[in-house]
Amino acid sequence: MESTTETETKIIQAATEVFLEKGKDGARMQEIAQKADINKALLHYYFRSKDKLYETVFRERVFRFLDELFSSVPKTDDIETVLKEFTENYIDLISTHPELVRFILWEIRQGGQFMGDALKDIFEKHGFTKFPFLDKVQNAIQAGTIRSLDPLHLIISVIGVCVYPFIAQPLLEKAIPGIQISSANFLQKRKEEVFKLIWEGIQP
Amino acid sequence: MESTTETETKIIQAATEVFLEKGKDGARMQEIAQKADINKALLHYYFRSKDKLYETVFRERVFRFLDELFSSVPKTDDIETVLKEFTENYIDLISTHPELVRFILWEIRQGGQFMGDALKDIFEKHGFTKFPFLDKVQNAIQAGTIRSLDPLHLIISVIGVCVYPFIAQPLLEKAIPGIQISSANFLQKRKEEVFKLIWEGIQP
DNA sequence: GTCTATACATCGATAGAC
DNA sequence: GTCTATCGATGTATAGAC
Repeated sequence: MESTTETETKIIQAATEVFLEKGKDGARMQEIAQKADINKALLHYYFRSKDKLYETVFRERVFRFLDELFSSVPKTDDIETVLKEFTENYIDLISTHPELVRFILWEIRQGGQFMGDALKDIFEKHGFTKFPFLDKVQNAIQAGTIRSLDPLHLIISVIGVCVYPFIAQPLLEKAIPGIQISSANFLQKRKEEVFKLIWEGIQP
Repeated sequence: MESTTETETKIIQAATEVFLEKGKDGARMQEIAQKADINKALLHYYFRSKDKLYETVFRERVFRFLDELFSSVPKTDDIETVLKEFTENYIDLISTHPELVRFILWEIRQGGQFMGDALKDIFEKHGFTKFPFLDKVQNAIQAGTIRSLDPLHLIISVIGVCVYPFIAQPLLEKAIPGIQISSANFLQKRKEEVFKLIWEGIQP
């Protein structure tokens, strides 16, 4: 339980902003210092290096995100409810943190070491041994509630249709005039269309 | 029709490698020069600056990719064939250039100026005024071949389920032991599962 | 066109006063 | 803890000989 000083908080806040906007390589310690209203030397006093600072920011931010994400997996076993609520919660969650999605992608691109660690931590915290969905899908198949399919591919697809619009947001908004990924209109419609597509797609 | 010298080709090749691996900010002119077996000065002789070199590499590489992508939209009007062939072609295309997908994401993150331009060029070259899919989906709905739905959301979903596994590849392979996104096994299975999910999901 | 040598800026990081 | 000043490394870019 280490107490976090006020300066430390200011630094983390500023660093988060800059890293999210510019990425690890593009970020400058000078800019972070300015934004935190201190000088560069203090950055190295609190965090030993740029790498350490980045790691701290990433872990803190992404852990909170993943924690929220995995908390949004419904507890019920009714597969229809599970899918409906998860897609809705997931889209809501991502639409609140669109920059974070692209931040994570950035890290993944560079090898994703920290991301792997964060995932492992979250799995442990929630006591998962595998993707929390898998069991419920498998059960539903055996019960005949949904058709026979590969649960892993279904999960990948579900995540994909939810997250892709935000990944490609700047692109979609350029390619498709009039579209506004973050608008309440689009999000509401997206939730409906996504669930309908998935649900109809897995009927027996 | 400017002719490209051998040295220029070597530079572009080396620069492509480095930019794809390290990103624009992470890339070093020194490394590019070494890989091209020349010295840094020549880089600035042929391309005025790092920015220009990056832009050249990006346009050339991404344009070819998009060109291939849009060429893979089937000509037929039979919506089942269109969807089946597009998903298969698209997954094949991406699996051949997984680094490129993440390269594009990188660019998108930073604003996606070049990406917008590339898209515009491709649209013009192919004479598109909008996403080539839209008409075919709309026609199929009116003909009653598929159920009523929002064509735009369907297209986003189709692209999403195809491309997401490659975007999240390093992550998925960490979170799901034993999975190999690039393996022939996974790709074959993915094509089948994706098409089945989509097709069943849009039946009347 | 291609090289060496170097200018010039900026980066991350540290030393040392307070 | 916080500052100023500065180091050493490295980056992009250019000058000038060949």
